[in-house]
Amino acid sequence: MFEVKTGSKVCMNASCGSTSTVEWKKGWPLRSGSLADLCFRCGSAYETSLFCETFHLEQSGWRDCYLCNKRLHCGCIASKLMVEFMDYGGVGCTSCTNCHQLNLNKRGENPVVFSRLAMNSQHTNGESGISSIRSEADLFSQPLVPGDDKREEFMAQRGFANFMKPDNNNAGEMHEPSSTPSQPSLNMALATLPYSPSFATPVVDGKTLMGAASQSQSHIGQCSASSILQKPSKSVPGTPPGTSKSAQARIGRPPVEGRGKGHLLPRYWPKYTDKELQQISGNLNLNIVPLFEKTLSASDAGRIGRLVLPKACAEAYFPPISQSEGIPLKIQDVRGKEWTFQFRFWPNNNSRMYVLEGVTPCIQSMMLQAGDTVTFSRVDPGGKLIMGARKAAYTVDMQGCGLTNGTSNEDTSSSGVTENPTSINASSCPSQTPEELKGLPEHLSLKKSEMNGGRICDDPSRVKDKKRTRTIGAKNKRLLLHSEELRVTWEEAQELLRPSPNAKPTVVVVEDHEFEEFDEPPVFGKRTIITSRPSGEQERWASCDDCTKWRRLPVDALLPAKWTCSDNVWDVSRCSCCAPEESLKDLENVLRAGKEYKKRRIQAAKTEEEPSGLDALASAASAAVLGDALGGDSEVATTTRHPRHRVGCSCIVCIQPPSGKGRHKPTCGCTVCSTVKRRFKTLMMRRKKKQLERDEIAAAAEAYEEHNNKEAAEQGETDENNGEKEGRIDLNCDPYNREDVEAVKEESKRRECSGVADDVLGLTELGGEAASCEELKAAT
DNA sequence: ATGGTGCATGTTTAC
DNA sequence: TAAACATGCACCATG
Repeated sequence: MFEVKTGSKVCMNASCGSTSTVEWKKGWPLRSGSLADLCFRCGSAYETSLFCETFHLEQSGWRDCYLCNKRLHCGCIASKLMVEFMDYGGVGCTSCTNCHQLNLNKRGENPVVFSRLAMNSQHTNGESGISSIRSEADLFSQPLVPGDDKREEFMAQRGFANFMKPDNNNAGEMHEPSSTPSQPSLNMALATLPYSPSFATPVVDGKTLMGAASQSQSHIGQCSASSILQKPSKSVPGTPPGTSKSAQARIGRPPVEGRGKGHLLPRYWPKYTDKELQQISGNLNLNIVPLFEKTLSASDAGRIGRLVLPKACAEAYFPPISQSEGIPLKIQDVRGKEWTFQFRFWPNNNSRMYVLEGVTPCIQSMMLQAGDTVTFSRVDPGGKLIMGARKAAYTVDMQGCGLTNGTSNEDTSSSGVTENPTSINASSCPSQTPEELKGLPEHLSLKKSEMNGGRICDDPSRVKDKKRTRTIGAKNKRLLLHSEELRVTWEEAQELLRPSPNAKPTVVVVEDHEFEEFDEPPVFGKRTIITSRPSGEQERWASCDDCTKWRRLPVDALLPAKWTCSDNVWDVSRCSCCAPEESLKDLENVLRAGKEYKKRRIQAAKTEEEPSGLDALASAASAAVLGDALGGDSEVATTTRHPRHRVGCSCIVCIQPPSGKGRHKPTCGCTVCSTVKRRFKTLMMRRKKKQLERDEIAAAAEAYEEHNNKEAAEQGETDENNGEKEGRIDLNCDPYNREDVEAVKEESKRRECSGVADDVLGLTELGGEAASCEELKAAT
């Protein structure tokens, strides 16, 4: 198959036929790829790692020998057989995509794992696959070079004696680590090459490797194919000792060799699952080499926009920078969007602190928060940096009981990738029912964690992880506030705010628009649900605090915090708890509406892009001035205006002085009033413009539709009035709008649009812009 | 007043 | 114990 000694050989995959140079050194089944693969000084082969891909050659083409620190030049320039040495020695041929990955300690102190996965489907069956395995078996079964006792000893110790023999019938056992406790870390698993375009089932002599492995170690079949060797003596996040027999969906793998001589801490090891890699590589149609990852701190995820990079990672994988100002660094996210960050450093205690600046938009677009993880990968060849993300599973325990931390590595979702919840949870908490977790949407990750019941998996790594990241859960209040559940609760709380029962609003007029101010702070009201009838009519539902029966209420009803049937002044037939409930069908609608409402709220909170300042202002101001329903949420529509704005809201209502103090006259020219006027003017202009655009589109579509309808229904009939209705002016407003606009006219541009159905936003916007409605009509 | 920038400092972690 | 890292904070620019 190939030469045992140093020299040219064929690729591991015989069907590939590519040739490369192989150097067997000190008994390690390693070395190939380049002529300059040996250290000039110490002759160490396995202690050096060379990157033969274009990226590194373009970057520097130099690597350091771990032993003597002498720099080596990679002499392999984009050869047909492009070989990459992963950290600790992963080898793969990108020509045939046959992957051989082995992991070994640089000093030869740790066990070697040699695993492989035929990456390409062509290797998964048929002769090519067999030949591939034969080649690898041959690798193990090569005669030892004289003086290769280290390798022999090691192989024997690790139970690879079978591989030292030509007979490789027990190839599957290579995935069977020693079961003795003394060797808990010998995790034999399938390895995937990061740049693999596909993840096919490996074949061992015609049998799938998974199948073979499953005979002796069933979890392998379920396990991530990316499982690789973990350090034996230390707890590695995501790869706890003693879990070698449990499925590991997300296991940190040592990243590819970087520029620096130092090694990344395991916490920064990229912990991609196969699916993540597959999806990323699939999305981008590229070969992905995971580099490192980092759990976002509060500072990283905060508005400051600075992501602190692990020093070793920055120096290993990012371009070298000598100036503190750094350089712009383009990083592509998994969706293909390219971001430009400033990669720089600060002097820090005679060292450096590396940061990526300007990450806020990216972080926000990925909807990341403290505790989530960002991952950095590299595209090979080419070297483009890829930034991915993985959402953390925030557990309910994080807020107090301390059983788990908020940054568990039991992540549940990834940006651009889809986690397999079954494998994840099965790996850490076998007691968990996988079915329970299937199909749960990402935003319900909290629930997934809850389904753990707050149990602690007796997992040393978790304890370690907890210790490592406890600062996030314990110290970071922002993280707590960003907890999904808290956020929803916060929003719900906003919607429950009511004016104080005794509060009498005072009215402030700014540019003919009236604002209500309350002397009393808002109070909490009772939560209700709004539903729509088929006719479009809306109604409000509330549950009695005594009998829990649902009562139908007017849509504009505002309920106090405690409300019972006896308070039902709108329906005398159901003003007592003895009165029967509404029909079952109606109640189902209510409950469904309630669920959908909450679901919609959660979804909106997750997907909502941070609005621009003006947009926020427009929305808030629109709501404030017009009393409309933000986002068409009818629940909001019935709350009073000012109290529902959030803390920090900069809308024209919220920047008003405290109620009852300093009422401003319409002619007031103070800072607040001038700001209010200016903002409102800008708002109106923007609104006009937007509305104009919308109306043009709507008018065209509606005109077309009505034209068709008219032709069909009223063929041959001439009607001047209808002709008027078909005019462009009328088409600018839908029937609801027409009514509202008229109402607005009559009531001097006062708000009249609250409590309308889903289109309420558009209605109220138009209604609130009654001043501009005429202009719109004229314009259209 | 607010937000950005650069650095300092306290805390955590690896050795 | 030193390095790494998270974050606080002073200073400055800008609106």
